[in-house]
Amino acid sequence: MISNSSIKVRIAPSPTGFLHIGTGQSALYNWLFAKKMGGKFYLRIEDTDRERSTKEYEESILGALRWLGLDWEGEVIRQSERTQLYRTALEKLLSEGKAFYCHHSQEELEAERQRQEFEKVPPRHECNHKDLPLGKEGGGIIRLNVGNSIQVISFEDQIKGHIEFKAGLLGDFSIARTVSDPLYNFAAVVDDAEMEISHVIRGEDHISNTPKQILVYEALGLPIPLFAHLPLILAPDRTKLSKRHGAMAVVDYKKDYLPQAIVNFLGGLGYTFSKDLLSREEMIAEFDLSKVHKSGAIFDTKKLNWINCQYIKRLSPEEFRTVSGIQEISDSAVPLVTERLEKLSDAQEFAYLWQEPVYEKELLNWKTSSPEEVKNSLTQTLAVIEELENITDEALRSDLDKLSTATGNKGLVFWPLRVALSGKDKSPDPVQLAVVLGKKETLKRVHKAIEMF
RNA sequence: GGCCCUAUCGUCUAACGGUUAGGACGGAUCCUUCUCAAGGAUUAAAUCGGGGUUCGAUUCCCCGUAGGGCUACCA
Repeated sequence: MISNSSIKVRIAPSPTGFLHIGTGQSALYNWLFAKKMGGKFYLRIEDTDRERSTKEYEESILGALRWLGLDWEGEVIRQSERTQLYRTALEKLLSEGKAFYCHHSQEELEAERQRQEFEKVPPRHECNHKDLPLGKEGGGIIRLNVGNSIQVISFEDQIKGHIEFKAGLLGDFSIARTVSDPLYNFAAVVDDAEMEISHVIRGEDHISNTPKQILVYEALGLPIPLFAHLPLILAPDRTKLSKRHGAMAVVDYKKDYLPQAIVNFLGGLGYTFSKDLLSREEMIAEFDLSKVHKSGAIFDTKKLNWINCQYIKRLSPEEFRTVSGIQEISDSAVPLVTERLEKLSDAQEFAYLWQEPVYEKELLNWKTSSPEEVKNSLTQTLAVIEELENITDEALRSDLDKLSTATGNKGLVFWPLRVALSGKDKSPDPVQLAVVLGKKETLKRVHKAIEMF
């Protein structure tokens, strides 16, 4: 891979909640792009909102990113630790008259907004007292001096193509509460510039923030990065994925899904790879930012489950024990479980593989066969197993088939045995169960079943 | 309301301006079968509408329509 030090991207989550699945996808694409281009991928925590940001959420976000296998470059960058940077930039704009203190009250602003909506004109705030000397006590927030500009702001989105906005529609938008308390659109620009971010790859809900940020870059005299806006992941009702749609945090998926499944699913939701299942390396090799889709995709749990199934099936016994936390399961029992598992936590349904099952006697009955016939069948099966030196699939199967042929009722032989071994009406083939359980345990369970009559 | 983005099977999508519009997930049917799962075979299912441009439009342009996003002293 060619190293390209000029390519720098970042993911900038705000620690006001767990890592959202959409942010996870955004992180993935940034990461893929950086790896593909030989660039660098950074993590910046946007914690300028002191009220809502917490250390716990930050920890959780870092953990989720690590779980997904999206490693970042160097130290985590926190906006709360870079106040001086913003202050310097803010004071510069203020002294140059490019920014000013707004003295309107929140009530006035609210009334203005409502009036504009009523008059069907663009909602914007243009101040009429920009020359007022600040007054740190009397002054309100700091706004960028945009005014009634006729400038057209345009940029070539790396995914969506040409996009343009009229600057005048933006108004004098807010950039900071105070010189040491910047707002998102300002802090993000200062940081991206300072970090020399070359490509800002983020969700398309940020498209409308882009013209504001471009104006800030221009006011500061800073080079403007390239932008790429990712389509949003949608809920089944085609609206933005949110809390009411259930699980939306990456950590919510940890107990049931393999990270590789999540990565493949998220990747495939906005990009067409050559196949459904591929390693991170293969994804990197195929990735091309300009080929990311333009329209949003619905989060389809069915597809995710299928991908998860495929990866679970490929798990080695050791890996399975690690991800499921089930240490008691034997090597030979693992394939029996992994072949029919959709979600990791469902593995508990196969607990009979490592502990004696508890079940109702009625479950042993096979269709119309009488209890006597069932008991008799189990007794014969018991005899067959006792004859075997140790249980092998081939030997036991052949013996049980003979038994079935004799009675002319295969179900009468296999069904009660399955229930005796698993305690369930659904399970892997009883012969396979017996092999996995071993002669001693199998005999014990069949005995127990017979004693129930 | 304003600004912006988007539009192919139910879902995710493929298709140098020329294809019987392809694949995957999901569904259905069948095979296998003691149950479940897996597997195999078969199958239904789509170009939002209207205008252009063109010999020819899913593809390019315009207008509608629909959906989505943003519209904070959140990010």
